[in-house]
Amino acid sequence: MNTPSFRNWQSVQTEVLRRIHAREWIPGDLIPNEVDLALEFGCARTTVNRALRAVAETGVLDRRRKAGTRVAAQPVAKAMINIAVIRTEIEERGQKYGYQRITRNEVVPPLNISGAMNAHADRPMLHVRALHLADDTPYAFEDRWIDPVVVPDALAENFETVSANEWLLTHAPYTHGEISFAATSATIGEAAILQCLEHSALFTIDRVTWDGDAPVTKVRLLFGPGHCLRAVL
Amino acid sequence: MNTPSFRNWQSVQTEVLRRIHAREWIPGDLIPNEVDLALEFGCARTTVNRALRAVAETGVLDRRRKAGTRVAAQPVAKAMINIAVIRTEIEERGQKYGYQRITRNEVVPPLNISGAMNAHADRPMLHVRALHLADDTPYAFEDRWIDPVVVPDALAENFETVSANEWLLTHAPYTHGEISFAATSATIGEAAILQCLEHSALFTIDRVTWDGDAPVTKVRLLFGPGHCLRAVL
DNA sequence: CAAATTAATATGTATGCACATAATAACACT
DNA sequence: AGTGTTATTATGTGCATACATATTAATTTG
Repeated sequence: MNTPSFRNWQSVQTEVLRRIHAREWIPGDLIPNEVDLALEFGCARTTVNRALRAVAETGVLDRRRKAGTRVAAQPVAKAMINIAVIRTEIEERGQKYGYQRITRNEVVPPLNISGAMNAHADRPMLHVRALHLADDTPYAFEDRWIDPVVVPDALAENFETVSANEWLLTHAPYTHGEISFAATSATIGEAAILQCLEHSALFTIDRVTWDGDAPVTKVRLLFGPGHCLRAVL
Repeated sequence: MNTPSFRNWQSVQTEVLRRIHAREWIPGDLIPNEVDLALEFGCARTTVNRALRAVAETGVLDRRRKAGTRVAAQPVAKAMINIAVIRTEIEERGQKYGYQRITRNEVVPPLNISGAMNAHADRPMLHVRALHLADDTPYAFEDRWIDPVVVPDALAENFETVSANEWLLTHAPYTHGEISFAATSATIGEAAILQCLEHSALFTIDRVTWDGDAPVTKVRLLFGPGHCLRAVL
């Protein structure tokens, strides 16, 4: 029996995945420790560590100090979703991007908005509504609130030609945020904007970002019927 | 001017993020190379490399050999979505999990199903439909196709007490898969199952997995109205 | 001057070693 | 038995060094 050598972390990774896939290591099993694997694979422990870390990041392995590494019993599928600027998203499909600002005003947001942003309930915010088009058909409706205290430059922008979606990326840094996906039924107003039937099922993205404690922006994106978000496993 | 020391990769990472956030490094900018940064930070290049790699994985930095590392001009937000077993998902919310198998039969799937799976169009498959409940209310409707050639053991399962969602995880390994999220309008049949109104907007997950070339399973999960999938940025 | 070759450079990774850290197991003590 | 302390152990990480690799820049060649 010849021991093939696994000299780089990628090959160690594929071998580890092969063993799990081939049921040589059963879900729930404790696998050999890094030192032993390094010995077996004929490489340094660092290399094994790199490989195992990579596999653990996908959820297939569970690692805990001292406890060791085990094959995840119920592997949680982890899908990486890339949310690009809408213009880029459309252009990458080879479609023509279009943009129309609908409204822009400064008002005190409803409580559900200020609440979601952890913002003062009585402070006026910039409210921008706009439509993104792909090949001249409605693609996504953007309903956005911007905190003018955190992003004062936004007050000087009318968002008529450049979308808030894009402008904010280069003008309003954030430290963290939340994103949620849901399905909502089109109101009559939304249906008119997106040129679809009332009560159409719309794919919806809600996103709030903060800069430290300060709320930067909250956006709801309503995508036209049929829209779908893909990822690989 | 005292140079604070960054002795571990996490602190280097936060410092890098701080500089980007503070606009010391502008989007599009080429940042100093690893050797220089290591010198400046008073650590090894390996440490800087680890930190920059981590930041690049989030999409905030773009790295290319020889070309160097630059701040992403239009950072693509990357959200990691964890898709767990539905039972786990419900139990983690502190709700009671319930399960009901609706139908199970072996039929030749419609063309859109076999097509999505890259499977032979005339081969019969196992078709299982089931309902997942949270606190006795409908939570998700699972409509699944399983290739019995790839997963022969599935033929011996009736899926009356254990869901295919869960059974497959421990019985059918896969090498890769695709997942897509969308919003669909409830058909009258789906509405009856999920106890919601017809044409309700349902959050939908479509998922296909393969084992090498062989299609393992395709599932469509329809979640009840109001369901939402969250992630952090 | 264009094409092909070669050099230069920044990131990518492997290695041996050392020590840090978290979690468990073993043990001593009351 | 119950509790607190002390090894023990597997992963986590840092470092110096060396070499690999991709890509660009410089240079030679036809």
